[in-house]
Amino acid sequence: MTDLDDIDLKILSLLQQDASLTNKEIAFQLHKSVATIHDRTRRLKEEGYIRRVAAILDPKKIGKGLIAFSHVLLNDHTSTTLTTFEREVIKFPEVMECFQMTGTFDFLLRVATADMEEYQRFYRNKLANLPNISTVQSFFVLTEVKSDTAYPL
Amino acid sequence: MTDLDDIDLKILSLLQQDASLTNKEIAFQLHKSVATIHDRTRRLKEEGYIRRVAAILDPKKIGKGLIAFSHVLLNDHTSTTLTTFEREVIKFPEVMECFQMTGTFDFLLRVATADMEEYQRFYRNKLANLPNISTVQSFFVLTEVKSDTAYPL
DNA sequence: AGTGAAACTCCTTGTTG
DNA sequence: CAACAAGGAGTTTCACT
Repeated sequence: MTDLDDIDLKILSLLQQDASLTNKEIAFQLHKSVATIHDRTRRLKEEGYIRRVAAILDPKKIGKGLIAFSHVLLNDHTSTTLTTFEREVIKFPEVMECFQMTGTFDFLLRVATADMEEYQRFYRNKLANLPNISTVQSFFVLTEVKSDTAYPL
Repeated sequence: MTDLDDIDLKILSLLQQDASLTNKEIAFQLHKSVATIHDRTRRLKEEGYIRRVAAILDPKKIGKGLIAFSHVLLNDHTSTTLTTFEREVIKFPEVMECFQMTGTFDFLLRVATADMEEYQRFYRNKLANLPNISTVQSFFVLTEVKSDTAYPL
């Protein structure tokens, strides 16, 4: 599965935490040359280990202080119903993440809005209008205890 | 709340999608000078709009193919119980995110593991051993329909 | 705030061992 | 994989508007 050695993992680990590190700084920390770090990071991007580099914003500061996790259940599970839902739901900019799930509901959505009023508008005018929605159960974030994008390595 | 003008929002929007864009490229797109973009991005970081810049990895390629969302309910909700849980749960590297929630459970966890066996180990040896855990309900990701870190702007 | 220019650093490539 | 060199590119600062 993974043909990553210890150096690769350490590079990924550092870049997950802070992708603005220069090759020079990484080379210094790992006791390797800049050329080595350069070669390896290029390979890690080319081979898809690194999907992208993103600026992570503070939701409250940019006026998206209400994060909701919504459980969506569909009426049926035909291929058409599922793909139609998926194709439409990813178009909503409020939906940051959408996962098909095992268990008692079909999809889990992470929805970012300014406040409850905006969430209600999203729910009534967008989400609930999609075809074949059976139920939507929404849970809201009170406080962020831990918020990381880094996988354990 | 936000004293961000149109240029700031466009810069944030671009950097959310791809933080490896150079100031030159952003300057060209927004018809501004490189120095202007440089000043504004520095300010956006200093003032906390940009929390950090992160490499987003492919979970499957790095051997963390099983993502679970776990609903945790505690026995009581005294200040001590809550803070003890929070202080301990953030120490687990498998827990990428932890939110205190409104509604029928107390915390929502995003847990990244290699497979069901590793999740079971995490659950039995780590999560379930924390004090005052009442119930844990786990939901597993079948497929990633949308996976973004960008907020709507 | 925004700009152009200068100085500096880093990236990138190639060569060599 | 490391060391080195060299040109191009990007960043950073500053005086001026």
